[in-house]
Amino acid sequence: MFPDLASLDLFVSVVELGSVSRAADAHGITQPSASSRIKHLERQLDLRLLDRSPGGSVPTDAGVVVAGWAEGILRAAHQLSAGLSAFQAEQVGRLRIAASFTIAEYLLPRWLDRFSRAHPRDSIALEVANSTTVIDRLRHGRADLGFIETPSELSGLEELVVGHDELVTVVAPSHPWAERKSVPVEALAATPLVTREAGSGTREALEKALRDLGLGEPGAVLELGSTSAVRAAVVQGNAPTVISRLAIGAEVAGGQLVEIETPNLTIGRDLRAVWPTGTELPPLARALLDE
Amino acid sequence: MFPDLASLDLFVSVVELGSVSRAADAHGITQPSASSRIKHLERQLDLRLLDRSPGGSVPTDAGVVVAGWAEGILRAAHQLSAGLSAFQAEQVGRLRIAASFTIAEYLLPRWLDRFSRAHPRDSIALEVANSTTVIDRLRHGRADLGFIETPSELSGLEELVVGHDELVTVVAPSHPWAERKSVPVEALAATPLVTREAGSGTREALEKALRDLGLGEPGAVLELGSTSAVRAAVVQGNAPTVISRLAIGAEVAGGQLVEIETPNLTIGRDLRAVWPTGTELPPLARALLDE
DNA sequence: CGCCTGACATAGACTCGCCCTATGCCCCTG
DNA sequence: CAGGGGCATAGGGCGAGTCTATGTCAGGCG
Repeated sequence: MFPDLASLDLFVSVVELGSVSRAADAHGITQPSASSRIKHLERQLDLRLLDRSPGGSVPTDAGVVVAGWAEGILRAAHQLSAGLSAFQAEQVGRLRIAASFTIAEYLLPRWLDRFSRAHPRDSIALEVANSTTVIDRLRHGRADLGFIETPSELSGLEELVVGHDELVTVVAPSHPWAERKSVPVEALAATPLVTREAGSGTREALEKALRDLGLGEPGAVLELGSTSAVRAAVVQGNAPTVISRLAIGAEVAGGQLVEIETPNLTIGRDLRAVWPTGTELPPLARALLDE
Repeated sequence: MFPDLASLDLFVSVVELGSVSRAADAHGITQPSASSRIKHLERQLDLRLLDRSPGGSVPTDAGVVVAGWAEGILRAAHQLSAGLSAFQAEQVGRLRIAASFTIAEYLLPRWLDRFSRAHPRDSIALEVANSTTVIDRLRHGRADLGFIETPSELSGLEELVVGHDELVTVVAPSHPWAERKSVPVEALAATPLVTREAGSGTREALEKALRDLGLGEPGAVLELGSTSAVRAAVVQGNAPTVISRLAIGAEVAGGQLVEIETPNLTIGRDLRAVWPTGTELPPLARALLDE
């Protein structure tokens, strides 16, 4: 059903190195094994990927495109393994991080990946929680470094802005708005949306922003419990949503969702690193933030 | 080395359905097999993902985050299989598409996915080529529908703008520019960049835009032969590049790259569908574009 | 209060697939 | 014309995943 990631990785290497043998070498397997795996991949995709010759192998037109797609999958897989080390070090970590869900999912893997390359001997423990819990962990010395989205109660804590997120309006390409560059905020407020459940941070931020503009709450065609469910519903269905830009970058790039400007409506939030005042920021945390 | 996509898919199902048994059912395997695969996944990641109980299974904190990452991988994998059907239908396709590389890689899979869901009986043949070849195919009746980036010679062809791409400046988060929102175009022109090789479309577009502003060509710290090589070099290294926004959506969303505004420098290009004048646009092409 | 149901884990046998070694073919080069 | 690099094929061995069957645990219901 699904292609095998190791085979895709091997195939990408073949395209890069120009030969099945060299790719086999690079992956630490024998040439016949590599040859057979590529052949298996071709059978599975029902597609000829390589033009083989006694001088080496070059990808077919289809092969070039498939290699591009494969790189996308491998990047996503790498993101997963990059984030893992933080969980694995759970008990013995020398740097204990507490992070909100959004930051843990979309930003931390990259930072941790770079960090672990630079400091392979140092381990990190990661806890994922809401902002209140993150702050609580820091105040009680149960975490060395926190990442939060909201500018909550921060007395006794130092902070540093490390990024920015923004709620943006998106629709499926089939939606009438997709043709336009921009939609007035009044039209947005009057249109039923796909939303998160009442009480979620995303939804509250939107409702507050509309209230500040003197507008009422938008209706909901669908209320869903997770960001990914909302994203899927908007892609499939025909209603807009207002969602974190971090969560839909790939879909917008892929043309599966279209971002719509809404003048006068900007709902941004800084992403902050926070740590206890007084306690010196551990050198490892400093190293992580410096990168 | 790599996690198994089928296992990740199964795990995501467990999280969604709340039980290993139901997920096993949904995937057409037995409960013990599913149980063992999940356990194998946990061993491989060295991470407890589920809290099991006689009433069902709920993900641990780590499990929730891993499920989010897994969805990202599965989306990318789905994009690959979505694009595949177009190649597979090579000979028997009723709708023959010729598309430029960028569009084929980043946009077509989504469109084709939606199309094939809506028209499961209709097949598509896809050829990937440069703009000149695409136009040639249309003129000679060897393709029914083309997608190109540049507004080339279009006499005898109808066209429709179906999207927009833009060259943007990006740097790694460790780069000094990452702190700033914006960099003057003069500074960009004076800074050595990672670039594609001379003659590539991306590089020529940048050089022309700078010339139009009366600025010289930027130097190159590194010249590379493919978009993905450029992207990787910028992520790792310490020089900016100017690159298609479609190619770096995931990296910007993941915080691996930071987009920098350059006022007065906008290098945009419309993405167009083109087809022969006179010949009625085939109903299937109409259906594809309407979606 | 005991029985039944649903959910997960374990055990053992079987099958399938993958990897390796060995070998052959082909083309280019010196 | 010989050598080397590159790919394919054949065959054997081993490991991994799957299935059936069974055990354990908790909660609901008569």
